Amino acid sequence: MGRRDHPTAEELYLSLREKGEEISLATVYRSLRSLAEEGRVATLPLSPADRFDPETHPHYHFHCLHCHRVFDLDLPYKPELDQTIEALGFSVHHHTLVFHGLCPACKKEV
Amino acid sequence: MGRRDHPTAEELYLSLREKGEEISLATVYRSLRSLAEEGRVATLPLSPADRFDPETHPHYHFHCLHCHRVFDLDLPYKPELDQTIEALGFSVHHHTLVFHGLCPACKKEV
DNA sequence: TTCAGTGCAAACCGTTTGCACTGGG
DNA sequence: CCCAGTGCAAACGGTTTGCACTGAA
Repeated sequence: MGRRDHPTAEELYLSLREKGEEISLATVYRSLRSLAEEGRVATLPLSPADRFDPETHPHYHFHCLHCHRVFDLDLPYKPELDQTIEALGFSVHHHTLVFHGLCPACKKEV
Repeated sequence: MGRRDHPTAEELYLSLREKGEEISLATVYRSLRSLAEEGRVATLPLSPADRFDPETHPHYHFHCLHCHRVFDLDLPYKPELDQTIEALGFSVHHHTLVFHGLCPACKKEV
């Protein structure tokens, strides 16, 4: 819950094991799924593996095409977008805005 | 290329076979991948399966949580968002905005 | 005694790939 | 004759699940 780096299920599993936590990968997946169902973590469906975020207040992300890290963006959430879509006849639950490109570190590298 | 319904690779494969096209699923995947690399189709990385869109001009999508259909949205693309993120030090390739909820048909049903 | 939670391994599913083949140039 | 494109089946990687077990209530 303290992590701000949007780990995948496997990354979470490995870091728990490194800490001496005796947990199986299946339990990590099951726990993440129930936490997501309870709304206590957010799931970011990214390729190749989903990433998890304990910050459930809506916010936007940057996904680096090179290192595959995910960054939280300091860009205000825009609820008015949902209203625009509702006006078209849809019932909007939420929206996801993901920017794809190179993060500052990878940008320098290339 | 004529389709506006964002089929998955498998949906595409099945409809081609129904038309009498003798093609394998592997070839569908390989063709979609090279078309995507050439920029002739766009890939929408959605769960559980990627969807493909011959419309490559940037635009936004609605993903129905109930019937899983994907709709093109008549909402103007906002390139200025990329500039906001570039100002934070990122190099933005593109961004994806997907609304999740119930489409007009499923909204009535429930 | 019960049963929610767990570990393990197998299954699952979308996708990719190795390999042999083939047919057009 | 060559090789880009194909079919087939196996492999792959992320995720889920069946089943037996366990330990707290």
